[in-house]
Amino acid sequence: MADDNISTEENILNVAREVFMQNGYDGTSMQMIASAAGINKSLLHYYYRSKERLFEKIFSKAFSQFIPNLGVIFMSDMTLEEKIYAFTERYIDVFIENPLIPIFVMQELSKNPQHLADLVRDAGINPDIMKQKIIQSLEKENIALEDPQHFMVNLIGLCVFPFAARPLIQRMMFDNDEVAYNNFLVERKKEVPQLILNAIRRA
Amino acid sequence: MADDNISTEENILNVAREVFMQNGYDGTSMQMIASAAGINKSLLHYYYRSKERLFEKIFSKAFSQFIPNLGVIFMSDMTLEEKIYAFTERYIDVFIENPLIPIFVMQELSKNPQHLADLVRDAGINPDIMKQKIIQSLEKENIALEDPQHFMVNLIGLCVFPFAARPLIQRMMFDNDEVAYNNFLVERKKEVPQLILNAIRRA
DNA sequence: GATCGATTAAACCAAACGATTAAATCATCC
DNA sequence: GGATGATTTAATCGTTTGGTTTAATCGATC
Repeated sequence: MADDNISTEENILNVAREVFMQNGYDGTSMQMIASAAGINKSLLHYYYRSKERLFEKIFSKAFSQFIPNLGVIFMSDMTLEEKIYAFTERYIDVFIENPLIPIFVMQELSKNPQHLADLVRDAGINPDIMKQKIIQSLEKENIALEDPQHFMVNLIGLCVFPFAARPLIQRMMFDNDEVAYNNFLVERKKEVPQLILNAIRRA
Repeated sequence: MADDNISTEENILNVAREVFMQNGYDGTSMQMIASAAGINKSLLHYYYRSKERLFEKIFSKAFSQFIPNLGVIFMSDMTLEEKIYAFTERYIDVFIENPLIPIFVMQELSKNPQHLADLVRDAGINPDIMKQKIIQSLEKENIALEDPQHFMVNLIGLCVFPFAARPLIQRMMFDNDEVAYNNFLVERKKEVPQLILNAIRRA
């Protein structure tokens, strides 16, 4: 029973995750999740008391995956070039496996920005420390960033945007060819670091 | 009466635009729009037959604003540097005036990608021609892009992302300071072209 | 002052919503 | 094999949804 016990409860979470990510909180009904999971609607309330609590569990995890822990990578003893390549590769890989995370997280945060403070705290993220780590890491190589904020937004944005705008780009630039777009996404593991490194070395 | 007549119908559209953009299609009810516009719910159906038709009018316009007409700018007789600066400035200005467009369009397209073909056609956009214009424009300056697709995604993504992820970035990197973030957005009119131009000249 | 479109109010409809309840089933343990 | 707790079903609740209908009101035009 222990196996089925875990399996059922976790299966609900996995199915709910996909449905919520595809349709958002407002676009998802408990019936949709129940049907997709092949169970009764009451069972959803049995395991998770309400729609909000079920959603919160899923969103908080997706959120932690969306926020890259820049500090850890930038604190290592890699060279700057290695750090940027490592971050990009890992970050893009996360989204290749979970392509809906970017638009899902940004969508819900846009509608509910007031809960952000709690989420950041719960995810164990300290933005200021991350920021300092990056600046230190760059100064160690005698690279002074006039503005580390642009650096971070550039780096993250270049990774995230192709996933958030996927339907649009894939249709308009790739004739809706999924395989071609997947290749394109992999290519960006090299394209993004090159772009960023060129900019830093010029400055 | 003619004035009020137009004013009322357009006022509904303006109010509905804000409500839809803030809450998305599923997160918006006709009653919310009616209340926000200070009118009766029946009047909404009097002017626009259904929620879908009202939404479609708003979304198609927002969509056309989200798709930058790269072809027009890149066909002009400016230098490449001027073109990139011109595009970035104009594109970012559009979003400064309509900050919710990016997340709104990407959100609804993610949920409804099958309607994209019609939208592109209705907006009078021809992706292939745009693409050729950009390539020609670059070749004219003896700059051969190994991959114009990365160039376009980089350029657009660097402009769009700070708006789509605004609540997150503003909170985590700017202590939720709106004014500081607005300044940051204006700064990107120079930051983005510098990044792109460095990358091109290195290749 | 009659006519016409704009506007409002109120009531209503069927469907879907989140949520709860009570009862039935099932596996497991003593 | 009966007791216990986990799981599942079905029925139901009150509310909200998009949408419709009907009747009344208002303002301007002719």
